[in-house]
Amino acid sequence: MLRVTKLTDYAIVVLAEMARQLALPGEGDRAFAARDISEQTGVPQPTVSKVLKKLVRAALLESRRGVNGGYRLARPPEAISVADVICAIEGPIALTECAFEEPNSCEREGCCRVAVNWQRINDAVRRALEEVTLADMARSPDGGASCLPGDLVVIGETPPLVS
Amino acid sequence: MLRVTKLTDYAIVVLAEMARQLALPGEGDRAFAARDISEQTGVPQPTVSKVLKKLVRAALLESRRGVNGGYRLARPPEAISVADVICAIEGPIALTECAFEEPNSCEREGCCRVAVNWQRINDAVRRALEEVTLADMARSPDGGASCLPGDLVVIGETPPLVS
DNA sequence: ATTAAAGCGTACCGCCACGGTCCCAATTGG
DNA sequence: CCAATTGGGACCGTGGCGGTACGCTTTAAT
Repeated sequence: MLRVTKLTDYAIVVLAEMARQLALPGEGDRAFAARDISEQTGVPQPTVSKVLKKLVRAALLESRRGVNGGYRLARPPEAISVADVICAIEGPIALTECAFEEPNSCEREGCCRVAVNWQRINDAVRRALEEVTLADMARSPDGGASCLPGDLVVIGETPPLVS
Repeated sequence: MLRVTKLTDYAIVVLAEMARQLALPGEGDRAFAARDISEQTGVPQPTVSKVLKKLVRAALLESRRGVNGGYRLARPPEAISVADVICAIEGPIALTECAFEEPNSCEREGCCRVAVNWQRINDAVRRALEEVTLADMARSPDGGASCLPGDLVVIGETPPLVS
């Protein structure tokens, strides 16, 4: 349910890696080359570039071309939230879109009324995503849990759904 | 960002309509025919059927065939949350999937550590979605706001993203 | 028994977004 | 001038979404 795209997932991984290295002693605010980040995260380099470019357009990163160029965080890691990253990659898309083609499809009731309630749900979800920053994602709480391939972060009890 | 599928949106609309009619005086626990719900919500009837069938499989609805058959809520509207509906339609998919093909892609750090943090985000989002019930979605807080076609429930400030 | 009203299952199909790759232009420093 | 970088597109395969259709089963009324 309610999954973010792979690109967004990559963006979090990439940014968390940058934040993690910045937290190391003596690393003031260095710039990161896309190639290096690719090697450090295992994400293929063209994909890393695509992600980073989107983050620049959303003003979460600053870039500099040429020799010794690279990407650097526009703000400190504590000031960049997961919600920021999701918005940067996936755009201002909402939980629901109430845009129907024919104006008569939304006839009397239903859609409009629930839309008002969706707004509150959106707010609650957004608040939850805004409270987690890159700094939080960078530190591993317990010191390195194993990452088995096929691991899933599952929401809710698994229903008996087969479809 | 973070949108639910149209089918899920339809499911909420359909269920909210059922809950709304059940709240009317004298409507104990009647059954609803897919055809009637389609007319009342404007959602095409085959789509309504598809949604209702999924809800039956998830045990949110009960169905009865034959003349005077139909669908009825398995639980009172206050006991069915938006999270239940999302899980019913979209299945137990998570915000992120940490399943990479090659086991060496998740080399040293990054993915695994952020996965632990994603778990907490998932919990927060799930809690927000569990707190809103069908009964909440059924009542319109202000008594019928207009539903302009093209209306969007937008999360966050719209970024300067064009892609 | 017949008939009509409903749901059930499943298969089909078009479309669009995801996501992965590549190419070349624009910068910048040595 | 050359090498190292990012920037901006274009391209394309795949898969899931979502919309439709067809036929079967169950139930109640006559």
